[in-house]
Amino acid sequence: MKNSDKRKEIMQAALELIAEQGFHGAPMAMIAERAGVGAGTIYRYFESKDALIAEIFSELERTVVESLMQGYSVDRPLRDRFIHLSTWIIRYFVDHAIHFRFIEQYMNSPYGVCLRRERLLGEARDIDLFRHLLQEGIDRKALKDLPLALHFALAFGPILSLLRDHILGFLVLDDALIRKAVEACWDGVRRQDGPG
Amino acid sequence: MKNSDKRKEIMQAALELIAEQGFHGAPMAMIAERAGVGAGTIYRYFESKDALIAEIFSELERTVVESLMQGYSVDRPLRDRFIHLSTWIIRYFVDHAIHFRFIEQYMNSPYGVCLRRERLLGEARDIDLFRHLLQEGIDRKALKDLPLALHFALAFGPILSLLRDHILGFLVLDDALIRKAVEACWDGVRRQDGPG
DNA sequence: TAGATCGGAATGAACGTTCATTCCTTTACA
DNA sequence: TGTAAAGGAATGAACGTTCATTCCGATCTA
Repeated sequence: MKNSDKRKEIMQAALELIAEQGFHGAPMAMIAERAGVGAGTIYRYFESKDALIAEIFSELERTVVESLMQGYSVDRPLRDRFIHLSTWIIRYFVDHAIHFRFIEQYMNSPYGVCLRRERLLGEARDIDLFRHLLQEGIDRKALKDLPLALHFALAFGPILSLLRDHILGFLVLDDALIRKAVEACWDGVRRQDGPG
Repeated sequence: MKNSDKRKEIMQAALELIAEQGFHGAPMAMIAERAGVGAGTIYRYFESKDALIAEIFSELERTVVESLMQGYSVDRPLRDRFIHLSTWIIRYFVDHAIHFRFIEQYMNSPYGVCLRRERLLGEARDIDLFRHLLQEGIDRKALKDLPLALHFALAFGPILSLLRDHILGFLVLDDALIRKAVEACWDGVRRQDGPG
């Protein structure tokens, strides 16, 4: 096994275990076993468990954003972009449930809270497609006159809840349902004076 | 100190510590210290840490539902009831941030997942005000023709996101903002063919 | 080429720490 | 004085991390 393979094996094993069982259910010894390496070996590649987890998260974030960027066009009307982006976020996590579960675990841990604070209060970065989209909608008065954070909650809140429900098996998110859900989210954020 | 006082002290201490620090940051010794009792004493009142936590949750649930029941009238129009209930849920947790944080911790732990499964898939109970409300709206075609679970996500998802943001200090949920938020949620679930 | 030598990667038993829980002594009260 | 409550040190299990040792492929030497 090559070095980089071993590194990836460790990250994959940790990702799966943490997603399935939470941070508690993923001791280093178990991660090592699933990765097919010795417990000590992990420390040749990662300084600590925290560092391992942080690295998994950061790689995950890169992967997700990359995937969402594909097929996203700034030229389409605002509504189309909103529908498209929301749809693809849901589709991505339906197809990669493990990623969603890991990110949720991470975000509900002490690491994640600091991160969220930085993200929402800090400057917008190129990656924040959704944030730019909502801000543009507010500026152009296509969306309701509400603070950005509230629009985030209105658009993202239902998506998170839905994905949770889907992954726990409470409902099945097929394409038809995703479409209806995303359009309902749009109804939540858009101005109601005209139709659509 | 009376027996029942000691019991309450222990529950209150555990509630606060878990809400503030998560389950990790609340070892039994620390709970005991904050409650002003010995570590062993806790076990005179609760079989185990799990039992203590479960009991806190269950009492919390009772308290919250009781508070929400007040002033809820089945006679008002559907929209009014939706607005009223959502508003009070938000107000309650803005005023009792500790309760919200504890419930979030609990729901994101192994305990909580099983619970959610039972709740959403099981029979509706009297307590599930929101669930009855949404179901009635679906039946009477005031709400969009969507599965109950989706309506839940549309109505509850933003509320959860908002409360999280508020408690972390990302925004301030005053009455004006709560009103706008709740009305936007209504736009998400209601049928769009007529106004309001 | 065969064998010796080397160096870094890999290992997993051992360590120290943390924690829930137990146990035994002390205290309070009737 | 006898019984129940309270206390907190003791216990043992689980965990992250370390480190002395092993392993293995590359390199050197005769």
